[in-house]
Amino acid sequence: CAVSGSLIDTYVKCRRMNCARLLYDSLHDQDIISCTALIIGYSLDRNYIRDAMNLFCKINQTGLKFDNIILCSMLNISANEASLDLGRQIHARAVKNRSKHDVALHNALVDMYAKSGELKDAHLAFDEMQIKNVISWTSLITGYGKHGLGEDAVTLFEKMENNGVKPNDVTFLSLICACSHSGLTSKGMNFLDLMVQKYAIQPRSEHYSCVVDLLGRGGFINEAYSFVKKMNVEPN
RNA sequence: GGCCAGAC
Repeated sequence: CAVSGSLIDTYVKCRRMNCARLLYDSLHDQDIISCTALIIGYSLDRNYIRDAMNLFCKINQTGLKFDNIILCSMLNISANEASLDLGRQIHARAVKNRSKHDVALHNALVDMYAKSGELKDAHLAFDEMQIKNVISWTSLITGYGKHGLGEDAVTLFEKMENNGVKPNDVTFLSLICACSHSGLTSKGMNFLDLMVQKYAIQPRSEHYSCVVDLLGRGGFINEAYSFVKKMNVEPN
């Protein structure tokens, strides 16, 4: 019922996976919601990925219908494990669910393909989306950055702005990291500026780390050093 | 009562 479901969710959020599972196993109505909460909990810890898979297979055998949220959580597991085969299987299920308008699910698809290095498929999933949000754009930018395609990340970011979508702190973090990995030092610095000046986003320590990385990799060690000294957050 | 993006 809803009470045990939310109790499972509470255990999961406190990372008490054993308690969560014990409670789940004791339920007679193991519904899709408590199952999803468990799977999400498992997915947060690499040591529990097998448990997530096993639970998913078990549910699959009972013939219980998968909804978009559980598919979404399985896509995240596929993405983080770079398990493309599983990802494609989940994708097929999602298509069967007629979930064209589910933004979160499609974002998870874009993310899964992007993290797996299947940037063509990621872009395809992205283009197919009827409604996109800042997460859709950021996921793809991150994917390009992660695979050393900084120029593509920058191009996509510009397209994002031209489409009137407002980037956020995560978008800039991904973008600056993308520049860092592709040696686009001055572009990266310009983006930091753009973030602060145009979008009034205050850099967090993650942004600073990224910028130090950007300068360091670009060979600007002294600049990196003076940058650290000027930062208005605690260095870490 | 359960879902999506952040480098090293």
